[in-house]
Amino acid sequence: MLLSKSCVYGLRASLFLASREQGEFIPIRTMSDKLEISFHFLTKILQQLTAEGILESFKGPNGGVRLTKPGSEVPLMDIVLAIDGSQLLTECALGLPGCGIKNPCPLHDKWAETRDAIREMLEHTTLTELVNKGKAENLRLTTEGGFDILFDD
Amino acid sequence: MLLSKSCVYGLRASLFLASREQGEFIPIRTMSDKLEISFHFLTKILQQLTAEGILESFKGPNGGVRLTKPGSEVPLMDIVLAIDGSQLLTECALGLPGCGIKNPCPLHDKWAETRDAIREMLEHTTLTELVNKGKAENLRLTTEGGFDILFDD
DNA sequence: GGTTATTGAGACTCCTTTGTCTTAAAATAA
DNA sequence: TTATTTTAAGACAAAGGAGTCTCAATAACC
Repeated sequence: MLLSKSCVYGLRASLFLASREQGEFIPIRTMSDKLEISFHFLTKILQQLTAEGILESFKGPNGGVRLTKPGSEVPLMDIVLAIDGSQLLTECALGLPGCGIKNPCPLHDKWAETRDAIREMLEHTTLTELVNKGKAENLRLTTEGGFDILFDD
Repeated sequence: MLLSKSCVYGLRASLFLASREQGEFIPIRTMSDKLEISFHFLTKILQQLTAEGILESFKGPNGGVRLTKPGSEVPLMDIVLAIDGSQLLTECALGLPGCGIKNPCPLHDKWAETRDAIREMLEHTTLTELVNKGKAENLRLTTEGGFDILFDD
């Protein structure tokens, strides 16, 4: 698996937040319901994003979480790094410690190229970009139903 | 993690086999020693490769395992598919079931491109290609030491 | 102040991956 | 036939990821 489940849930939740009014705090319960993710599990994941400064939270009635920056300034990479760390982008494909230009494995060069493609994609894709695409084409963020169901009440 | 540990070990062992005389059976114990992999664990992994027809095995004295085909005809993809399955190349980056052209998620198009780069790399890189590179530049397949230590007795 | 809605923190369970160990089966050689 | 060397198979243990649950802390509203 490329990304951990925590990371995937974190991405889906971040996209959800980016699809809303920016200043608005959204309760985690709302997100866990709409996105079909376990509430407690999602809470733990979003706590990581809050700790990393990607989200900010507010307790009590009308509380919830929100992005600290506009979604257009948040590349997917930020969320991936916050949850899964840099492993994916630094690790040797053959699992050898310290594999790099100085001391490479036979697969290093080819893998470095591929890895850069992944990095580029994650760095150059922003939350807002995906939200706009999702809204325009009514794409899904859940098992069933399009983007529009995220806005039902 | 892109590839499971089992898969990485399977790749290293397959490269080791491809670096030897093709008809020769190599004891798993020899490989586990040289590659610094647990013998019993490696045995289980190579059993999978044997079951998939990538290796063939022979019991008893002078027994061991060997590639069924020349390493030049074995792309890395064969080993990855045998051990990790096709998950990596088919799964949705946002974890949605059945994500595809018909029913995509917002990330589908971009991820499909990146995924194709991984696929290309795995399909077009053969064991022999990496072995030749490893031998020519004395690259490593273990934590320490170059390709040459695989041929010490 | 008391009640309610919310996040925060941590203990706990469950499942998968990773790794170890034991025994059986097969092949060879003496 | 018996001992030795090897893979095959499966039980078992350890570690980490995934998911659940409970209780505390904070903020709003009555």
